[in-house]
Amino acid sequence: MKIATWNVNSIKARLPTVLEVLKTIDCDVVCLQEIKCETDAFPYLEIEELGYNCAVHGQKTYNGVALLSKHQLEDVVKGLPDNEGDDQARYIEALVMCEHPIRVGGLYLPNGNPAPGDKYDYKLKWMDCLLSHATELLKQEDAFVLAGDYNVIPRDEDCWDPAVWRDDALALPSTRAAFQKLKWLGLTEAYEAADGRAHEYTFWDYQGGAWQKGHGIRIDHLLLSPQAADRLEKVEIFKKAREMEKPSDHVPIIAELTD
DNA sequence: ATGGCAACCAATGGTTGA
Repeated sequence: MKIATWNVNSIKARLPTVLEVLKTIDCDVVCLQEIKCETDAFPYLEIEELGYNCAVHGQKTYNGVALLSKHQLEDVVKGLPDNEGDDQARYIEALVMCEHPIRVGGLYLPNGNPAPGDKYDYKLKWMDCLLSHATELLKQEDAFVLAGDYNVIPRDEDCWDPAVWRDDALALPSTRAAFQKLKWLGLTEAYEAADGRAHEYTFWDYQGGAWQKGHGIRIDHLLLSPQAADRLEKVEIFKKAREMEKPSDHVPIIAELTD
């Protein structure tokens, strides 16, 4: 089965592009971030036509996440548990009822710039909350995937120029340390495990011809529980999405697991 | 010295993102 994550940067502004990409990558499960619409405004009909069930945690103007699945979705959770006071729609989770059911959490981790500051504090608090939730999920000893826009550049070789990103909230040592903590819990970063090549990216800024110059960063990730990691076959970054009409600044990253 | 690009809401400019 194939699980994808993709920050679409507004689903209303580029619905034809989104539908085209979804048809092409043909995944079982897709986690979408930055849908930038309220739950009721989600284009359910168009996406259901592609064979997907939709669970949506929307928000006006900013953020907003959705889970699309060709299998039944059960036990939908909106918002990161025990993150009281967080009014931003950044997390959605459900149990995907395929042959071997798998729990999937879709997340849009805060950017955190400028750092230091309130926004960076919010990012680190959010990461700590995600760590707690992952700890709880691991106790169940079942297959699960936490996929999304982590806004984390894990290694220097995951960006085109480390000097440019050194003091950025996406690459600061505290950010990388918080991401590393998730891995130390026992989660496997799918790209690193299945491929791991340097200078492969999932985001290119719209500005300054970043795509044409190859000035990207790898910030969209899938973290797998041990039971899911055992099933990992390959990972693909769907770069073609960045060449389409009205592209998102992110492209999908897809993990393929055995059924 | 600063914008660059894109989307949003609101309104012909300000905010946010990464």
